[in-house]
Amino acid sequence: MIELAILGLLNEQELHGYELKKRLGGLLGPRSTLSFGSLYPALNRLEKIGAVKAVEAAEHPAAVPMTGSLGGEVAAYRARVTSTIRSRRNRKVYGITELGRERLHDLLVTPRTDEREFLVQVAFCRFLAPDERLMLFRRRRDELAGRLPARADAGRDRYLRSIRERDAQTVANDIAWLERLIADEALDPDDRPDPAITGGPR
Amino acid sequence: MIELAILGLLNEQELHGYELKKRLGGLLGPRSTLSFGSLYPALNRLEKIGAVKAVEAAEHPAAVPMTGSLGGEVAAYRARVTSTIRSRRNRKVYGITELGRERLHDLLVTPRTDEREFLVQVAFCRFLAPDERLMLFRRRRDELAGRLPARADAGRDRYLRSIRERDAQTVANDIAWLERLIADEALDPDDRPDPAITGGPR
DNA sequence: GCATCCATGTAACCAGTTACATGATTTG
DNA sequence: CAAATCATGTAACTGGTTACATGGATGC
Repeated sequence: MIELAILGLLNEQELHGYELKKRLGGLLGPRSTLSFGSLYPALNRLEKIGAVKAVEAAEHPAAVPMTGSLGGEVAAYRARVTSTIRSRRNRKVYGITELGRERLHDLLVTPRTDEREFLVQVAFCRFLAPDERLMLFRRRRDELAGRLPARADAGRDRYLRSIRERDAQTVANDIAWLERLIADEALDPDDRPDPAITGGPR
Repeated sequence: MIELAILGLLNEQELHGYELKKRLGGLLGPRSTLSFGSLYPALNRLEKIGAVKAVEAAEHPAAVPMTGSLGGEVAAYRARVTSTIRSRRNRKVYGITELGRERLHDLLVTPRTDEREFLVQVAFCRFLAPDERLMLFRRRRDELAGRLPARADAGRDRYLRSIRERDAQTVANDIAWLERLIADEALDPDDRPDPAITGGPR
C-alpha cells in the first residue's frame, strides 16, 4: 500500500519525505493519511532495494523544467523568487529508478482485494496502458459482482438485515461506478467527460 | 473489534471458539472473517480479565432449556437424538460474565471512527437502550456529514476526480442509510418495517 | 483404519500506529 | 530570541494474519 503510493507520487516528480506525506494526505483525503513512522522506514526500504534513490535536491518541483538554455545563476535566482525555497539543507529528495518503475507497474497490475489498496491503484492508473487499465476495472467489477447476495436473506434481527441491505447497496454502487469507468475507457480520449472547463481563457 | 464481536455473540448464548468463528463469518459475510489465530488468544485474554468464563458444556444451544423436570439420562438421550452432539470432549464453551456485559456495553457505546467496527456495533445495537442506539446512529451520521466535501474539487486527473466523486457518493449513501435507521427508531415498535412475512401460516 | 472435519492453540510475521527524540530553519 | 514549522528518524505497540503443531471424533 505505502510502497505503491510512494512510487506513484515519485513517478511524477522527485520529492522528499515530508512533502510526500502532504501529498499522500491530498490523495485519499485527510482521513487515512500515512504516518511518518511508516513513511520514512518505507523510503529507506525502497532505497535499499534500489527502487528509489536520493537525488541532489533539484529545486522547482513541477515548474521550470530547467532543461535547456537557462544558466545556473539565472535558474537559482528564479528559484529564489518564484516560491518558497525552504530549508533544502537537511532534507532528502528522492527520485524513482527504472527498477522502481517496474515495481510500480507490478503493484498497479497485481490484483488487490483490499478496497483502499484498489483505490490507490485507480489513483495512479493513468500510468497504465489502456488495456491494463481496462483489465484493472473489469477484474474489480467481476470480483464485486460475486459478492452480491443471490437473495436478501431475511435474518431475524432487523439491524442485521439493515446492514445486509446497506452492504448490497454499497457493492451495487461500486459496480455502477466501475461500469462508468469502463464505459468511459472505450470512448475516444477527446470525447471523454472532462473537467468541466467552465469558461477558461479564450 | 474482535472483543466486541465475541462479547456480542456470547451475550446471546454460550459458545465454544470454533462455533464462534462460524457465527463470526455469518455476521459480516465470508469476507472479513476473523482467523483462529486471533480468536483463541482473544478468548483467553477475555477470560483472564474475567469478561468471559468457561462453563460446563451445556448442550443444546438455544433449544431445550433443560430447566426443570428432565432427568440426567433422559436429557442425554434427547441430546443424542435431536441434533449432532459432537465431540464435547475437548471443546471449551464460554459464557459471558457480568463484567463482560459491562465491557460489551462500553464497546457498543464508545465511538469508533473505523467503519468495520461501527458496523459491528450496529450488528449488536439491539443490546442497547433505545436512546443509546439513537445516539450511536446520530453520532455516526454527523461524523459522516463532516466528510462531505463542500464542493467537488476539479483535480487535474480524471481518475482522481472519479475517486472523489465515488467517495462523496459512498458517504452520501451511508448518511441516507443512517437517516433511515434513525427515522425507524422513532416509530412505534409495531409500526416498524418488518421481515416481510410473506404469507406465513395463518 | 483412513480421510475428514472438529477443536484448540502457538510462533512468526505484517503493515501499520503512537510516542518519543532530535535538530535545523523561518518568522514574528 | 522564542515559537512555530520543517524534517528525519527510532522504539514500542497494535490488531490482526498465515503457517504450523497437535490431537480427538466421525463417516465411510
